[in-house]
Amino acid sequence: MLDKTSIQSSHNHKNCMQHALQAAEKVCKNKGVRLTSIRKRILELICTSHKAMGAYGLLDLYKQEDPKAKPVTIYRALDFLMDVGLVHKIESLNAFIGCLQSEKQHQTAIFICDNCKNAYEIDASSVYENLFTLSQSLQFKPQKLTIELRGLCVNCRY
Amino acid sequence: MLDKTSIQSSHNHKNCMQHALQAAEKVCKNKGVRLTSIRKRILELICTSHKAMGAYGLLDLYKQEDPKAKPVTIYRALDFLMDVGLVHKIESLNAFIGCLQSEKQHQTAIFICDNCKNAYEIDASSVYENLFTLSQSLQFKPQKLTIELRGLCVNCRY
DNA sequence: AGTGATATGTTATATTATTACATCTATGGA
DNA sequence: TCCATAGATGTAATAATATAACATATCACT
Ligand SMILES: [Zn+2]
Ligand SMILES: [Zn+2]
Ligand SMILES: [Zn+2]
Ligand SMILES: [Zn+2]
Repeated sequence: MLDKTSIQSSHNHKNCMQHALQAAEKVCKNKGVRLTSIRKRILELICTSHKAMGAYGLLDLYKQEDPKAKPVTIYRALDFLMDVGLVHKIESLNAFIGCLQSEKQHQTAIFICDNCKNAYEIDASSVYENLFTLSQSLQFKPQKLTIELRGLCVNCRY
Repeated sequence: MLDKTSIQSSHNHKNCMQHALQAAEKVCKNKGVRLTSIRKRILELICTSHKAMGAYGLLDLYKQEDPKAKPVTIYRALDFLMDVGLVHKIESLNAFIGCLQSEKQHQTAIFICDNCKNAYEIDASSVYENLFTLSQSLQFKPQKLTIELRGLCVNCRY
């Protein structure tokens, strides 16, 4: 699980990455869906950092390995990865991050640093409770929540 | 202020609209900025319903009155209206709604019905409190929050 | 009226995302 | 093993959203 320390720029990112990729295999096996080589590679590219990546940025990277890749190649992989819950879209950036807690149910908010562009998914269950209660009072039936905070991370705020 | 009843499809929308436009005049006067005729008209178009409107949908409408209007015409008006706080962007839809509480400070979440496309801004201060507390514990300095709930409204859920 | 700041006009282009249809590949049953 | 078929990928085109750059017009103040 992502904890406070992983938001430090000093954290050992290899752990994040390895964890995400192992979890991906498990999740796909459990759900009976195929983590094909394209999909896996796109996930790897996303997970190389905590920076949110745009689809066309990913395309540029992926083209170094497969020069005839097209936008739709990336979008299809992203759609799959999002369906399975391995990747999340950051709506306010039109960009994507790898999920670091894909094995668990999770109710998270995304903290996005506008300086370093790192984006961290942090557990925010109580915020969800709060919003579910509010929904109930409005007789609104929520299906998908988007909670994003733009600002400055601890590494960039001073 | 938006209350529960304004989410009912039966509410009297003329009140919403009139209120929004009067508030717009006040807000602009207070801030010493100019609500020019283009800006005002775009705001009116947005406020004709609670449906989130895309920039190009607005352009189509506005073109009926000014056939040589261009995308940038709309985006400039929207940028102004957003800066002043008269319009909000719904990030998960790339669409815009008029603000119905522009005079007050407000901390709101947006409830979006995926059936009827109506979008309502509802006070959610306690959610903000919650997220601010979480931010503090991460030493994150939040500058802009995006809280959007997609689902089904009371008119569409059954 | 003259001046500077703000707003608008105009053209072009950048960025993000999807549609449509052809072809290939993995997989399970005959 | 071979076939049927569902799912995945290839390829081309285009749709949808948003911004850049620069010229001209208008407003607010002196
Ligand atoms: Zn990491
Ligand atoms: Zn940062
Ligand atoms: Zn109304
Ligand atoms: Zn509805």
